[in-house]
Amino acid sequence: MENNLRKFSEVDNCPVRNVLDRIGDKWSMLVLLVLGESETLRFGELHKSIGTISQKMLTVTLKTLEADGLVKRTIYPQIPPRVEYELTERAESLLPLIHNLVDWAEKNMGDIKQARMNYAMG
Amino acid sequence: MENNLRKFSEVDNCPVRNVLDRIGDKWSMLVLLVLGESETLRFGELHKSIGTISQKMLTVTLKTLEADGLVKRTIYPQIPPRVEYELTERAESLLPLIHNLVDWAEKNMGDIKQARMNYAMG
DNA sequence: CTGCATCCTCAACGATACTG
DNA sequence: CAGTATCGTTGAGGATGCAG
Repeated sequence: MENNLRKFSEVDNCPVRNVLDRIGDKWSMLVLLVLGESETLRFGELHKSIGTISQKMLTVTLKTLEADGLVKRTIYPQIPPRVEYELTERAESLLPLIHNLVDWAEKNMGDIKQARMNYAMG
Repeated sequence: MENNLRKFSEVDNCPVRNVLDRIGDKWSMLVLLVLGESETLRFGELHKSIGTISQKMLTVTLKTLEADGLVKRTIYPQIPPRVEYELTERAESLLPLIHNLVDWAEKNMGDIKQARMNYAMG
């Protein structure tokens, strides 16, 4: 067998890196899912809803998602300030795929945990 | 608004952590995709096909996938040794979802790169 | 050929304090 | 309320060498 193996992972031509570099971090998928459950959410509401995320990481994650055109940010010039976040159409098209992954995880989590225990036992 | 916000991310009850902890690392999705294109592959073939992965990370990734019951490992007691890897049924059920993500990435990558450039200028 | 052991680096992440 | 700035930690991942 010579070279019928398709080459993956070359940086500029890797669809997997493309996807994982954006939603494969610790919080992006979570933020997208939470935003997908409401029309709009304020920063503080997102923070409360996700719970364990730090303020810094929520800011960073939202900025990245905004830069990618997955989240729309609206500032209301009030005192105190009011900032609302919502998904863009691009994110709406991604959301079902994420939900599919979550559903798969929920269905298979029990078996996987069991498999891992058995594996640990050797 | 009080508490109609669904709480995510509590460690033991978080479908997103469940999924990301397994395929959200740097190489798992890639390995699953490559294995999905062949019946079985030897360690060296996987290594060549993925290209940029280090030997260590390929070993670690394969062990994790095996522990989760996503990859089946078969040793042929020869000298030199021959080890073959293939997807399990559980992994086959996950693979289409990953392909959907990759397709989405390929379709949207151009727009996202453009959005990010505009954002950087902004 | 297929690994395991070791060391090291770097970036993601968290904690804390401060600001308009 | 919604951030920014700074610092310290941690662990994923790479490089290298050795082994069955």
